[in-house]
This record gives sequence, structure tokens and C-alpha cells, in this order.
Amino acid sequence: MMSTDGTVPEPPDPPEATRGRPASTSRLDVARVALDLFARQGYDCTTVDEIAAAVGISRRTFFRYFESKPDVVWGEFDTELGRLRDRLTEAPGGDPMMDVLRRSVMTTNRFGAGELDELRIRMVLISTVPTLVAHSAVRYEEWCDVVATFAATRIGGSSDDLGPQTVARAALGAAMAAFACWARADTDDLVGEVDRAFRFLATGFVEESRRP
Amino acid sequence: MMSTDGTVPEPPDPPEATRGRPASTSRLDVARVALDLFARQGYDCTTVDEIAAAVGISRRTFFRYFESKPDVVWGEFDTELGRLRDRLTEAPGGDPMMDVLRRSVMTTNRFGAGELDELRIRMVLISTVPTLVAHSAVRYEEWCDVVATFAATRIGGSSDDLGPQTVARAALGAAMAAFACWARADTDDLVGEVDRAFRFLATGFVEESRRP
DNA sequence: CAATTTAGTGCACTCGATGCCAAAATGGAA
DNA sequence: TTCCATTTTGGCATCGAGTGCACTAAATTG
Repeated sequence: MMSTDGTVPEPPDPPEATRGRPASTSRLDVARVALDLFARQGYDCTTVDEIAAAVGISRRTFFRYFESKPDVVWGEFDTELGRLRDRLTEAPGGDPMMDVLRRSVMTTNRFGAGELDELRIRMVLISTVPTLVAHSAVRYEEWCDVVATFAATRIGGSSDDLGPQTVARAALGAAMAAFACWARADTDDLVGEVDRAFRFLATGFVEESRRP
Repeated sequence: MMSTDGTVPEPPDPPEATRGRPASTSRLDVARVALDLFARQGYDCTTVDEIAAAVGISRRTFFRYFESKPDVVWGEFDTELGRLRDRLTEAPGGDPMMDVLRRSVMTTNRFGAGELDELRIRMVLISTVPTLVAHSAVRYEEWCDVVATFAATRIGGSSDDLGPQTVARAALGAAMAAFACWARADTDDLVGEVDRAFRFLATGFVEESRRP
């Protein structure tokens, strides 16, 4: 993953030549407009044609910005997933597996106060609208792959084996519970919810926390 | 749930008057034909029209037997979910929560040797085909509701709270891992996989099992 | 200006899903 | 038998998501 001569492996995209016809809008813009429509009139009652019209692009162009309608709600999930992967692989090998997992998930979910409102809208939609609940399973599958790969390095075996798979899917469960509870409640303490859920999970659901 | 005069609350359906036009096929028949097509030519490559034609009914009638195409793969999920709910509510209050959970999930998944082949086909589809992975999330949501309600009676709070939600979603994760691993492997020991996954979960993922 | 590159558009088509209404098939009552 | 209520089925029209393809629009480079 790193070139031998010490140079940067990939000149990412900023120096990307600005050739050809410029994009008339951005992925972020489309997402913002769409999310606003979803929040006001509901996800299912908003058609792709409507979103496209609101942004000022054609229906066909919408599907070049996003693979599917549900994908709009997920924003930059791939980027954040990559960060989680990095944190897990770079964690010191001595720390307990569940501690690493808990801290890694926590730090990848530290958002600024400005982002929290939008994030809550996203999460309420994702955990509420059946169409999005369904689609979320596909995205969460990627999340599980990352965690299972990490777990396999700690407890041994292939990432497909029962052990790593159980760790990954249970961790996903804890994360989903934390997000859903945070999204529904009035707290702004998303990271705290993640912390609590993962600590509870790591004890095998024995509430030792009740006895300080 | 029981009438005061001691009579049976509901005469279920066997004495159900056989009036009107008789059904030309059964839900089970449709499922069998569809599952066979899925296994042979793939889920996505099988259209509803094809299934309907193979059964000898119209497309419209198919959607009266099943709400959606993915639903065909799920068979009598609702019935089994009901059994799980019963086992959880009837469990003696003294037993540890995770033990009750593990045993209840195990017993609701004891299938006869004859059913195992078909079940494996179902599970491979459910955990493999993206469309079905997506749809599965909606069904699993019901499963979580049942477990969260049970967990709330043990650890306190509402079934919507973080504690019960974490227990439920983590348990779901363990069950999913067990099923997926069983479906992919050559073992016939589905119940054993469930057992291992839940024991691992209940220890907080500390493999004490490695030191007998 | 021409060539190239990149973004956007229009159209036709597939497939899942739903609402509505008419047609078929049955048992029972007149 | 005839007519009626009941229940299942079928056809039809419609919607919305998603895709493949050919074509147009706008920009840079030479």
C-alpha cells in the first residue's frame, strides 16, 4: 500500500485537472436538498423526480450522483468507514479487543455541534423508515466486514468464522442501539451513548456499573 | 386472552366454512415453487411473473399470497417469532437473562433433519443476496422488539432504552452470525452454532472456553 | 477552429408493487 | 333450479425505482 521510493502513493484529487464540462451541482448539494425534502414531507412521499427538480437536474443525472435513493441519506458513510478501519488496524496490539473497538467507534463518531442536527435527521430516517431500515442492512454489512477482519486478528481464525462474525455483528448491534437511542432522545451526547452500549456489551450484559 | 365463561376464545380456522371460490393453490405451494426457482436460477434472475406462471396463478394473485417477493423466502417467520416470545415470557425469573435468551433461541431453532436442507437454502439466500439482506432488516426488527421487551423485564427500563436495545441487537447479531456460519459450512449443527455464539457473547467475548 | 474530455439529457424499458373492478366458483336459501 | 352472498382470481392501468444507450452541452488543450 506504500511505494518503495517514499513518495506519496496517490495524488488524491485536489490537483485533479478541471477539464471538460463543469458539474452543475455537487453530491453534497443534492443530499442537502433531498434531506430537506425528506424531513418536511417524508421519505416515501418524496420521489426522485421531485428531488431532481428541486436541485435543477434531470432524474437521470440524480442517479449519477447517487446509486439509489436511500444512498442519499447515508452521506459520506464510506469515508467514515475507512477512518474506522484505519483506527482499528493502527491500534496497539496490547490493548483488549473490546476496548479498542469501543474507543475506535467513539472517536469516529465525534461530530461537531453543527453536524449533529443533520446527523440526527439522518439517523431518525435510517432507523424509522422501513425502506431505509432495509437498505441500511447492506451498508452495515460493510461495517461488519471491517470489524470482523479486526476481530480475526485478535481472536484468531478467518473473518468469516463464528468468533469474529459474532463480535462484529454484536458490536454493530451495540452501535445501532446507541445511535437509535441518541437520535430519539434529547441528549446531544452521542459518544456517551456509544460508550455505555459498548461497555455493557463488553461485560456480557452484567450491570456491574450499577455498583460503583 | 381468555373468555370468562371457560369456552375457547377463538375457533381458529379448521371449521372455517368452505364458502366462496376455493383457493387454487396454497401459500406453501407458492413458496416451494419459488424457492426451487431461486435455488436454480438465482433470486434476482427470477421475476414474479415467472413464479406466478410456474405456480399457475396470475401475477396479481401472487401478491395476495405474499406481500412482497422477499417475503417468500421467509416462510413462517411470524409463527416462529411467536414461539420465541412465548418461551421468553414463560421462562423462570430466577435464571440469568443471557442463559434464558440462549436456550430460548436454541430451542426455537431445533429443526428436523428434513427441514434443514430447505432452511439452508433460505439462509444462504437471506445472508447473501443484497435484496434479501436488505429486506431481512425489517423482519429482524420484529425479532429485536421481542427480545428487547424481554430484556426490559430483566434489567429494567423501557424496551426502547439503551440497555434493552443493546441486549436485543447484540443478541440478534449473535444469532445472525450463527445462522450465516452454519448456512455456509458443512455442519448440520445449527443449534450448536447458536450455543457457541451466545456463550461467547455472554462472556463479553473473553474466550474462557479455550481453557477447559 | 478542431479534438478531447467530462457532465448532463431524453427515451425506452424492466420490474416490483398497488388500487380498482369485473369474472369465476362455490355453498346456501328461496 | 335459480338467484344471492361470499371468496378467490384475473386483467388493467398506474406509479416509482433503477438502467442502458445514444446524444447534446460545455469546458480545456493544441
